[in-house]
Amino acid sequence: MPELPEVETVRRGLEPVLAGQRLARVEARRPDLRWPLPDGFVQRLTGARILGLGRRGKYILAHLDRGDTLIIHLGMTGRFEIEGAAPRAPGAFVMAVPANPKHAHIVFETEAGVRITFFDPRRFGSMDLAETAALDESPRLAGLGPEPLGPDFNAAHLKKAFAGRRQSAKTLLLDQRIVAGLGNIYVCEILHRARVSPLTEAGAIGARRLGAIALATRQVLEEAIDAGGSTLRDYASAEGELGYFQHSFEAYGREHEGCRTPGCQGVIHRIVQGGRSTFYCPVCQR
DNA sequence: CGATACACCTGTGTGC
DNA sequence: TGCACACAGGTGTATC
Repeated sequence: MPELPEVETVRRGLEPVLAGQRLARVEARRPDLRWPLPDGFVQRLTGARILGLGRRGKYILAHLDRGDTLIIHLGMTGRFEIEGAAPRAPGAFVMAVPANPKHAHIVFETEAGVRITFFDPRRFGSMDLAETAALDESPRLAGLGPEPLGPDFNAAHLKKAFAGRRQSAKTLLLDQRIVAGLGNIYVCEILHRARVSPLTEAGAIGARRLGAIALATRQVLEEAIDAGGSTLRDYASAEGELGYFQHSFEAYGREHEGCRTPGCQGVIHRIVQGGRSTFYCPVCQR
């Protein structure tokens, strides 16, 4: 589920309750997430102070004072619940859907008495530890493409990354080695905004349309992050969950509905690419 | 490399 | 109501 905007929203929600805090207690109730927890996971975290929270692609990074960084991936269904934060503290949320306690896999408790629980029914999420000094070389992060909202992501990068590639634009934008953080929903949205067909052979896309894709990527992600940010404000409360927020899409999930591109009379179609649903308008996306 | 299939795991919605 | 099935926002591996 969570793509870059959701991950960034979760990061921002966790930051006020975790940054600067010491972890008084860490409990690994289930070690078998996407990958097994690293050796000494609980020991390496217990007593450590979290210096701050970062993000790389869809990974949340918690930098610790002992030289480790905790690397968190939410998978498809990962979410955090915060309990015991000060009322109305930013980052504390109303529970939208009660989390099933049997999926509470990892529990952190800060010195301040706040409990942060990681729930993940499908267990596609993961937690790992790496040395902060060599973070970029860690197995999880090595090979990730540039941040889509960073300075290295632009038409020139796409031109280089797409050159000679015969796979579809949809497939390559989903490839985290080309750009880090996009998932199925936002790739659909980006290509719709850029008016580029998801079926287009990537290597055949000209500079002008690569520019449109790069621009649409920034716009769509920033708007979604803003929407997540407003969710953070709207749902500030004493207890809550982090992981999902409501957002409206132009293409994703709108099969058979009218295209909303101004002046376009098309209808959104659903096709399958690489085993995953693609939503697009065959009229305005060429 | 490219394209595809499949694997991991659980929940939810739909149609019969 | 029960049951089978399709499908879900991710990503790593194997195979040809």
